[in-house]
Amino acid sequence: MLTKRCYALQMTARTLRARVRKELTSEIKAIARRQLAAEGANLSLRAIARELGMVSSAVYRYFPSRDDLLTALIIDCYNELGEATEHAVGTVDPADFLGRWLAFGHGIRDWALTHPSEYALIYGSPVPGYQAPQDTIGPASRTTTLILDLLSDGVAAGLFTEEEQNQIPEAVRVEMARVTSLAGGTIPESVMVRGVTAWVQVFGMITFELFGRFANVLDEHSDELFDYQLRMMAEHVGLAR
Amino acid sequence: MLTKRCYALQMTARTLRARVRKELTSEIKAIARRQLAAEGANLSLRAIARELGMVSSAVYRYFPSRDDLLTALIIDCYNELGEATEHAVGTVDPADFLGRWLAFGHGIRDWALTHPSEYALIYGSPVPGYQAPQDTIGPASRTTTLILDLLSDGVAAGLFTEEEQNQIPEAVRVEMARVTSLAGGTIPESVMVRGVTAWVQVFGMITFELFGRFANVLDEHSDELFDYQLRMMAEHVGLAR
DNA sequence: TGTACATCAGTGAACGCGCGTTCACTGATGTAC
DNA sequence: TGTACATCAGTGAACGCGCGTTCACTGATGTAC
Repeated sequence: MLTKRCYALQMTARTLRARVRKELTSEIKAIARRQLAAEGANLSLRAIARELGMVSSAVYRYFPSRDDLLTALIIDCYNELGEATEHAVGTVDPADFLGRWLAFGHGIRDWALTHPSEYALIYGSPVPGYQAPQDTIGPASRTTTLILDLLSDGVAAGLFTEEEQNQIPEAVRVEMARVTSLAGGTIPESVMVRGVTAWVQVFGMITFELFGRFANVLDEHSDELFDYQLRMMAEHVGLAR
Repeated sequence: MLTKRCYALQMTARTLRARVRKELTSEIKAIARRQLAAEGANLSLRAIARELGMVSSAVYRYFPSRDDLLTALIIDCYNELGEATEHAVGTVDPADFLGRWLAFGHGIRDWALTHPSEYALIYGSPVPGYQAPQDTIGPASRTTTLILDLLSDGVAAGLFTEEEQNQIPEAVRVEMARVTSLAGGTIPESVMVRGVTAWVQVFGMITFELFGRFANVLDEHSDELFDYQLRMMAEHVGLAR
């Protein structure tokens, strides 16, 4: 029976070993993510091994250290959030800028609400003693890319009304120019700075909601509140029209 | 000599014991806060005792458990942040609404920048397995009280222009009414909802700055960026004029 | 002012756990001829 | 297709640590008379 399965598996992974390795790697990560919910970012390799029915040292065949496992989780989370949000935005007519913005905001929030501990991992307090390696940067910027694209496209479509740039302090203009340059350099500083506001606002709302800052006061109609805040921000940026 | 000191101390604390107890309690908390920076919210009573040159069980004379110590820290932090911000706002002419708002925002950020791990404790990811008791609510609401007062006073001064309330969805209005009722009930929902935006924005900016979300992109002129965002929010709420 | 008793801070040992990581090893799987 | 050798997943023991909390105790400080 194992041999039969082996042949079947060879279609997807070169060898049985490679396939099993892939599966176990995922299972370790899945268990680790369940641990996140209960214990936060203080993963216990021994507890994971126990749950797998393995000896603790066996986990080292899959991840060279606890921090590497943590990095893998972080990258997965960024990618899942990125993918979910890209998909949400992707279903909207590209010319519908307000729709894209709403899809962006709700996409992020929906993922966060269904994966609260994962959201906390990537957007909560930094893990003490952990230094995120370069590999996390790409996945982490998938969501910001979406918003930059939205603004670029808006500019291309002539969406934003002209504004006097020199109202903005020089130092802020410099920062905005740096961000803008990441997205082709077409976004005016005055638009960018409001985009930053909106971007921060979205994550601020989600963080406050998930971390309990709205508890007992603002937590009864959070969907509607979030949606309305999104719409106000769209107006503020100039995406509503 | 000890006896002499004892008499002197009796002026502030009834007995030597009471005085020493007070001092040691503070010292334990001080050491715990230093631990926060290095290890996050996973306090180690044994490490604290070690640093005090005491046996680990001695700490239990001061705090009945680790969670109680954590609660004490959280309350202290809320109070310090509250006091610092109240003081910052208090130095401004009460009729200068923009000034009060700027003092509020910068007050919070200044404290956060000088106490990053303490800020993470109270505004970062919830500590797994820890349930904040009722005693934290009062201290925690000191900052929000400031902003509610600011809005109330603004209303009393006729600062805000009339706006159609019925643009706001019913569900959001209900939430806003609940918040408003905490502050005497004079703040219109349309003002309140923008106040929430601004409030979330302030903490969102600080959280992103401290937790490294601006790293390598927006971190060179953060003072100016924050200040400008504050001013935009003031305008958005209607405090700027 | 002096003595008797009560309070309570700090000790030291113990309970019953936990952890990450290394290393020599067995035995199954995979590869090359 | 069959055999020889290489790879590598998982074992089990060990190293050297860590932790919160309880409890009976000593001895100093505080209180009441």
